[in-house]
Amino acid sequence: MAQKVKLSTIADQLGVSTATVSLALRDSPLVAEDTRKKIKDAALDMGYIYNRRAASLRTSRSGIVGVVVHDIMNPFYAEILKAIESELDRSRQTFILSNHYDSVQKQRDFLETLLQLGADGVIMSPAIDTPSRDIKLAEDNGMPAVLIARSVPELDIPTYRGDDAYGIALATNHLIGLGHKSIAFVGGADNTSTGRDRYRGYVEALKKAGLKVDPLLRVSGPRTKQEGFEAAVNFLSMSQKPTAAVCWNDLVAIGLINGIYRAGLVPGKDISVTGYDDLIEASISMPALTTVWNGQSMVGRRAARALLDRLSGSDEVNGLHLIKPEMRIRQSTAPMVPRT
Amino acid sequence: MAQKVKLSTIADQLGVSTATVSLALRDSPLVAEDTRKKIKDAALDMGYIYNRRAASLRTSRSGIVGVVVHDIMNPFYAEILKAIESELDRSRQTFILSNHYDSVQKQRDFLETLLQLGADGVIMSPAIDTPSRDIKLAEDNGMPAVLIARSVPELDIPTYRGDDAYGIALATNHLIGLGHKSIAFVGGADNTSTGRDRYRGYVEALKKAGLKVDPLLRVSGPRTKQEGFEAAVNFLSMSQKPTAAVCWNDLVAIGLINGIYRAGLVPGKDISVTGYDDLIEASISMPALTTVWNGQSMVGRRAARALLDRLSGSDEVNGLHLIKPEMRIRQSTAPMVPRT
DNA sequence: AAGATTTGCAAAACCAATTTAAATAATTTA
DNA sequence: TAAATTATTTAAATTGGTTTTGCAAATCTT
Repeated sequence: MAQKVKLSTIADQLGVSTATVSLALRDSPLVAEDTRKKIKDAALDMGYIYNRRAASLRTSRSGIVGVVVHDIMNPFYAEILKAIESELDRSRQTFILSNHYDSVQKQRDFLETLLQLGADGVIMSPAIDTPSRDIKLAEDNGMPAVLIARSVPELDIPTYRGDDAYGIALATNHLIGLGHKSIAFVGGADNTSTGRDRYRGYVEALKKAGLKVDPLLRVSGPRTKQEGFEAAVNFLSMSQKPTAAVCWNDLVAIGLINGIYRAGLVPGKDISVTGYDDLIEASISMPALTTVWNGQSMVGRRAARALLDRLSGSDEVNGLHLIKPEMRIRQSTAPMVPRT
Repeated sequence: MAQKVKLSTIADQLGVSTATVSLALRDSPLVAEDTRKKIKDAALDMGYIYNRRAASLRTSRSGIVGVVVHDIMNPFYAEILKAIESELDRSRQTFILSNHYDSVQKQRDFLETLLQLGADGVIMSPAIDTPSRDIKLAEDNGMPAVLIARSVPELDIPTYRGDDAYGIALATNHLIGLGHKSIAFVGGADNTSTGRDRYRGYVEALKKAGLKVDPLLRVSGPRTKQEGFEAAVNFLSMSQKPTAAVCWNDLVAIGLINGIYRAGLVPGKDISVTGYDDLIEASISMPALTTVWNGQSMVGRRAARALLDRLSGSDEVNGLHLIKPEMRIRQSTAPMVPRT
């Protein structure tokens, strides 16, 4: 490995000071035009590599943004991440990613790492039961946070997510409109804001339509395609014989649909299923999934912008920002046919 | 924000030197047992946060590892990443992730960023047409690299990937064994090592079985579920009427299967389809996908270990390491039935 | 008890940049 | 031409740790 080239290497080579080199490389008006040019040329052909940690030690700006979500393998988060990435890219911030798999401890470790690295800020979808003090600790140490997808109770920091209760009501009303009376709710649980809000939205929609709410029609728990697939057995053996299912998200819906197929029934005909999120996958799954767009790309983009705003000193983005979901009607829902 | 607590804050508080504090916090035997305890207690309740950039400036070890892949939204890479993550986790390295979307420029920018941050090493699935000098530049600047999933010609650094030609031959032979004679190859292209190797494996298997190879049976290009879905039209309108398709990967296969459904045919009965990779999804898709396990988790784990070995000075992991793929027979393939 | 060892801590150099105040050089003004 | 102003450059302090060397005190030998 060649000897490391640093500011002083260039300075010595050209017979100027490191101060001048530093200033020149960052286009300071303090240095003369032709000096700047000479320095930049030298830096280039000596293979100079800017040392960010040295710089950030002095400036206390690292150019690093942390992002923590439940699981990047989950396409819902992956879609949000993509939007965050493209937004951060253009402001030349590097981002460090981590999954917390809903472990508060893992999330805490990661926040600690970010603090150690001097990250400028963090965008996070908080783990279940995240204590607000974990986030306050970050903020108190100069690392502003922005939340996505989930809220933390009693914490007034910028939060971007879909309006769950409203969105799930769209799906529920769609099924009610198709004549379904026995509608199950599959997936999610009460330990996240999304789980609570979506179930609440479903319950309220049923009530408003004058249908009775049967807690036995809730299959609590499933969050993934795999779990949705396995939930089909439960769902199909319900004594209430539901003719439709509102799923907590697209993954559960797609899994459930595959499970229904396996059982010899035809989703979108014998049984109607709605998803939630409108993942890219939803439109090409079989049958194409009726679902609710949850604004992943918008959540990601706006959260990233909000963080960048906070980094540049703005203080007016606090509070909860709800994205309005939209209905996407496709082939997985159909008018009710009574089950035998 | 409270005043920042640093080594000297603790040192002043206890009336010792920063040297002692530094040593104590890192459990050096040079400091007395009860001094160490006093210091650690103080650090804890003063809310001390270790400043890694300051430390790494001196030690030139940052604890950061870079990971670049084509696209983390692709479950194939996501599965590899998960394995890398768990391996790096236990050695307390933080990793920074980036997609290159097969842009050599984006990849180059990321490598530059890693160098600036003083990353200890990088694990990468190189972008198409990556010049070997891009990777050499990293290595020359003290940042060792390990490749995954794809090779770069004429570059002798550790590389971990599946044995593509062998694996695709497994799939092809499986279909041949079921009586298929007109077998299409769908997806991938010649600009990656995987694209070339898998097509070659398919061609060789056909030849070995005495079947003729028809270049018109190749649908070059598709890599994603979406593109596989769209390729169904091409595939079904081929004049040679193939009865089976070997797909470049699972995503293309699943997309193709959905496209075939849309056209009113039944995959796994009218037409046989094989995937490649054995994503988690493959086993729960509809019909369950016959595919070839490509060792994602093993690739990730071994690549991470190899990098960690290189970081600790070992020099004996160079060269290409091929993981042996395995056949997974499920419901998307069946004995040949002639198409009309 | 004198000399030799060991133990525990601190002083100071070092890592690679940024930044400010001061010095010097160049140009303008009177 | 001297003084004032402006344009460039630089010395030196700063960021927060790590690490080597040296010194003093404590402990061990004989």
